[in-house]
Amino acid sequence: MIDRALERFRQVVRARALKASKVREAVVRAALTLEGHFSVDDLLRVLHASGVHEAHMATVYRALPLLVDAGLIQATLTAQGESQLYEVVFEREHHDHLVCTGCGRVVEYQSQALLALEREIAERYEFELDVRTIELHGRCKSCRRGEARGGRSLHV
Amino acid sequence: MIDRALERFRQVVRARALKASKVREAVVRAALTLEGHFSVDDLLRVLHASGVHEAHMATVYRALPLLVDAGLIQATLTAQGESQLYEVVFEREHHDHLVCTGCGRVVEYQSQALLALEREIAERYEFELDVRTIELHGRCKSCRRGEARGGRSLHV
DNA sequence: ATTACTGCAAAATATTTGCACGTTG
DNA sequence: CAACGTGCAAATATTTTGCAGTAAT
Repeated sequence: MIDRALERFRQVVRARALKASKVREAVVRAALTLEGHFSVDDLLRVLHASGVHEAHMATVYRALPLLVDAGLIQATLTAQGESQLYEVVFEREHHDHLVCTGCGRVVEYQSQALLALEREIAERYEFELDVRTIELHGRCKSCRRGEARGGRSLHV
Repeated sequence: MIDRALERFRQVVRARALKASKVREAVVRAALTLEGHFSVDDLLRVLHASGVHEAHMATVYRALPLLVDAGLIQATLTAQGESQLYEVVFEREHHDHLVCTGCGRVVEYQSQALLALEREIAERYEFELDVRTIELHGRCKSCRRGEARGGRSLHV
């Protein structure tokens, strides 16, 4: 799997007349092993843990857009504060997120109907979809119980 | 309209045992006059232009979450870099965004079917929806024309 | 009187950039 | 050898916070 990803990555690198680089491919390898949502910092930790001690923050920041363009990872949960999170999308099932505004819990779900609808909308406006950021925000069941105490009070 | 918004805002303020404040209400008034997407800086400029010269950046940053909780504005286009953008949602039609990854153009669209589907999904996971961030990213027609020249090349 | 609100400046954070050197094609 | 990649540190930019004084309840 990582081999196919690396191959695809190299295609993009070549297509742009860039050069191969060990550190950058180590970033690809490290990213592809990650399971859930990860930050640049998480990725850096994995790199260091796997012996690539040279890997520097700036290098990771510079490499990530390439991984995104190669369709290996995708920025997600962009509405969360702090730092940008990513997740692997290469050869994984597409899913969207439901985020609880109370406890921050993130539920992943899949909906073929939603996917179809998105495509239809994109088509209507003559867009060629490439990233779908569908983030629904709301309060989960357990967070709603404590609501009377004067937390956020108005709902759509 | 602004009166209804202010009334709603005051409800939230009261509900939290906070105090009324002129500057904060000026922020509400200024925000409600804005048409499209705006940043904190935009809002600040409007405030200054309308004579509220005291209004300070920190005050605006502190006020915005209240406007959000009151359902007057909503953070949007969270995947764009730079600074957080907002838009007025109070008594306006709901819409979502289609963002071109090439030129940054943003198209707004409405889809009842999408809305219904979102609600259905939220219900399935027992979430009470409160903000819907549906941001579709792709390349618009005119940006796709220049594609062969080696820009982003892979699509989903 | 008590507690919140404000402006200011400083702090904290995340990401980007310039530069000198190493590596690749 | 020409161009790209890297580490490092410094720079940017945005948002947050502590503080001292002001305003609201």
